[in-house]
Amino acid sequence: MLSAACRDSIRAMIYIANLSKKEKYKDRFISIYKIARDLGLSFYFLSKNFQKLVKAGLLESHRGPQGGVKLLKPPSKIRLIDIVAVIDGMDFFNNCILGFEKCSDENPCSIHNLWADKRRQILSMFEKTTLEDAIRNIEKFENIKV
Amino acid sequence: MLSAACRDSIRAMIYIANLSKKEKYKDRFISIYKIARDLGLSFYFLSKNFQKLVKAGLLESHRGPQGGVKLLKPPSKIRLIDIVAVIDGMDFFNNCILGFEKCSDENPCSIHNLWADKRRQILSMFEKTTLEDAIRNIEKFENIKV
DNA sequence: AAGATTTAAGAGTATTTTATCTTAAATATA
DNA sequence: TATATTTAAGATAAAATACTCTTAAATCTT
Repeated sequence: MLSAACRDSIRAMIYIANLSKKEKYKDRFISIYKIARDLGLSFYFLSKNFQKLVKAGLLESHRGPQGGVKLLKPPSKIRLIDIVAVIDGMDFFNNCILGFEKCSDENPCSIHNLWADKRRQILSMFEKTTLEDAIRNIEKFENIKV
Repeated sequence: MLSAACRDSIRAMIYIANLSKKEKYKDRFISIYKIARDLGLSFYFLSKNFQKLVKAGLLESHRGPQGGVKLLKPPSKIRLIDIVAVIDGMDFFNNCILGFEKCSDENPCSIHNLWADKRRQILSMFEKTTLEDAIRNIEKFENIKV
C-alpha cells in the first residue's frame, strides 16, 4: 500500500519529531546522514525523498555545517496523510480498487460498497494520526530503530 | 494495494462467475480471449496471470477449440482473498507497514496498533467476500465492462 | 579567503512489475 | 489425418520504482 519511499519517509519524519522533543535538538537542523544511519536507511534514497517534503513545506532544510532538516510545524500539526500525499499521492484513496473510471458511490462497481468503507477508514486513520501521536508509542517499542 | 495483475484477475474471475450463472455458459470453458476482450484487458497479461490461478486450483483450463477456463468451485466458495493470495501473496497482511521485522502485537511499532486494526478489517473483507457476493452487485453497475 | 560540511539537482543504474511476443502442446472438428 | 483453435511456457521488451552517484550550491568554521 505504501511505497518504499513513503514508508522510509514516514519513519524518518517520526524519528525527527521524536528527536525534536529533546532539549539538545530543539529547533536545530538534524543531518540527513545521521537520520539515515540511525534508522538503517539509505542516505541517498532518503535525501532524494526529503526533497519533496521540503518543496511541499513539511520540512525546512539548511546546507553547510550544522545543516540538515527540521520540521516546519509542530509534530501535532503534521499528519501521516500529509506525508503520504506528497510522496505517493492520493490515487489509492481516489481510484476504484478494480480500476473502473466511472466507479463511485452513485455508480458502484461490484465491490465498491464493501471497499469504500474500508478505504474511508484507512484515510481517516492517516488523517487523524499525527507525528505527535506516533512518538507517544516509541518508548514502548524495543526495536533498535525507531 | 492490489497489483495490476491482481486487480485484472479479480475482475476476470468475477466476470467468469457471472457468465457461469447463465444457462448458455453453464459448465462450459470460456476463452481467455473473450474475457480479455469483453473486459478491455490485455489478453497476454491475463493469460499469464491465469496460469497461476490454474496451478493454484482455482481455475481449470482446457486447450483447443471450445477451450478456455472455468471455475473449479462454485462462486460462493471462491473468496477474493484466495485470488489475492495466489497473485500478490500475503505480504501486505503479514508485514509491518513501516517495514519492521520485529513488529507485532506484542512488540508494536509506533503505528502498529492503529494500522493492525485497519489491516484486520481489510483482510476480513477479502476473506468474507466471495465471487457470489460480487456478482450480486453487477446488475446495478451501469459500466460497460463488468 | 579557504576549506569542510551539508543539501539540491540531475543523471545514471538496478530491480521489479507490467506487458508482449514466439513457439510448443493439446484437442476439437472437419 | 489435417487444420484451426486455444492454453502453456519461456523469452523478451517496456515502464515504473527503487536506489546510487556526481557535481554544484550554500554556508559554517577557521
